[in-house]
Amino acid sequence: MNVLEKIVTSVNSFSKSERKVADVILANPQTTIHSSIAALAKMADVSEPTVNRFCRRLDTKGFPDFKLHLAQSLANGTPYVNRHVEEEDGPEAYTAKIFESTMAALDTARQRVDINTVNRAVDVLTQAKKISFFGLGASASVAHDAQNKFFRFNVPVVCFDDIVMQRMSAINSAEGDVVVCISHTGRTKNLCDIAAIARENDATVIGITAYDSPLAKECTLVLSLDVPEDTDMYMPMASRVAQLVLIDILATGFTLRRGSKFRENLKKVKDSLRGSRFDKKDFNN
Amino acid sequence: MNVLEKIVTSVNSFSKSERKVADVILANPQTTIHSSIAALAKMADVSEPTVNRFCRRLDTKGFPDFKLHLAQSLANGTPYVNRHVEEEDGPEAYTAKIFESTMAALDTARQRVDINTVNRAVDVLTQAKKISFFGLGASASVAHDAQNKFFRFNVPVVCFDDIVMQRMSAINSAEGDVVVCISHTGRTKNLCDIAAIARENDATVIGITAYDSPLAKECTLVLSLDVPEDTDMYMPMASRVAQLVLIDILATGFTLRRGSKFRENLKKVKDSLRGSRFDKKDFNN
DNA sequence: GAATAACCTGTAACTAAATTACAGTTTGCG
DNA sequence: CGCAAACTGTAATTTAGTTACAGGTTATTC
Repeated sequence: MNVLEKIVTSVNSFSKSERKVADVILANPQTTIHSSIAALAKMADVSEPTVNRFCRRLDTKGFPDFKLHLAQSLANGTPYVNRHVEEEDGPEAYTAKIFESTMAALDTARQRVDINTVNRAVDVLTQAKKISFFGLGASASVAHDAQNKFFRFNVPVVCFDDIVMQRMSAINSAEGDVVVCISHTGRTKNLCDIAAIARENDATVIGITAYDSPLAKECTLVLSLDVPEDTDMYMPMASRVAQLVLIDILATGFTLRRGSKFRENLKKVKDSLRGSRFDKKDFNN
Repeated sequence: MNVLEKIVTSVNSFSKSERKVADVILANPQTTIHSSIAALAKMADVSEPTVNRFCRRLDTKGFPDFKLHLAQSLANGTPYVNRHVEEEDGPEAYTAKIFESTMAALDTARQRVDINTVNRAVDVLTQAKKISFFGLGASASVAHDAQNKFFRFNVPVVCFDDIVMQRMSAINSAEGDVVVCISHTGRTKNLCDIAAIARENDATVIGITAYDSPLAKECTLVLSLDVPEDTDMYMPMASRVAQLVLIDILATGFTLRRGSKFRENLKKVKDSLRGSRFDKKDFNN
């Protein structure tokens, strides 16, 4: 784990002054690596030894060593970590935090996603007679988005966010059909039922859901993301973005598998929108 | 250019002793970053000032600064950049590329979003009598998602992805109502009409769209993201993710503005889902 | 509710590390 | 061969970081 993440995960074990130090570092990581211990202490309004103790708590040998680690964290791709939004955050702070934690979530998703399963899912999708996307609540909009993408491929696609329709659709499914069930928790009862019904009717069920969940158990193939969700806000945020990116990946895999001629089709679909749009150049009139 | 590369390219301009230092560093870069100038000088069999001079020759402020740069070079990180998917990419490659370019897009969005406008949008939203989210095509699912979020706030929210319904809804809008129009290009004619109609009926219109677009001209407030879109695939990808994150930000700003009591409500909404879900622990039975 | 213990935090002394100044040495060129 | 320029090391100096200790705070127990 990199130092920045470590700071974030262990904020709770910090003392008052140590937290001040943590805040300053998280706010200006780039400045920190070019500051002396005295400068940093002043910024955080604590004494120098406190900064030193802070460094040791993070399993570094001292301040210089800490800076080294910090420098590596910053160099190592993103300085983005999952920072929670606080009560007293202003617009600037919460905007930055949400962007950053979303990016951090994507980063972990990227590391955890199983490429083999992605590849198999693409296999299955390219050979599907019909593709159905099902999601409920927040995942409904992901399903909706997936439909929008796969629809362009000129494949029969359906998408329902209504349990009754989903159920009917699942019952009507047959061999060669692919059902994609989307649920962050994987514990939505109705969706588990749908997955089970689809399987009974010989459809291939792909789950975009938590690995070790009831829904996962009902699926032929499980695409798990396991991103940390910010629970403070009681709203699904990062998970949903990660799901969307996964949809993008599946769609991309799909088009690549179909070859370059196929991509001409996509261009046609896009061009077909032109009539409904203002021209790019002279919309000012 | 990173320091390691710099050392390699400029070996020729080094003096005899400096080259000794370069050799030692290139041979054990990891050791170097954890050594003192004295240790390194001994390893290279030169004096300490020589090492120091070596560091300065590489445009660093001194030995400690040099170690920082070296540490960053060593951190095996690929910064996130917008890498296009290629024809011959395997699953591993395109998965990584899509994750990375999405993250890169979020990073630019983060830098370009105007905090003041965000804040004003939050202002407007918190005071809204009714909030409407309108989007077409790919942006429809973003609107859908926004509805899912704002619905939890116990505010009247509607969301339509149907032009006729949007039109009717816009005509019925009144002062105090807020209409959020979502469109990446901002050139979808129908949506521009909707925005105009809503404005004529005294609603406040927030546009999540390109800055200098026809739609933007019809809006009271424009939230622009300007992310680079991967046009190769002929599908909206990054733009949509950025829009979603922006929705997250607005929703977060909304809840923060409403205070902590309000957040209890959100918890209630979330808890209300419990009945429809399998228990977290014992779903195995 | 008071006493004690554990723990945080800062001041000041100390140590280590890096830098500068300077002087000796080498190298290159006329 | 001699002079100048550049390189390198020694020693002094400065700077930065660490340790030791003491005062103060908070938690805990009787």
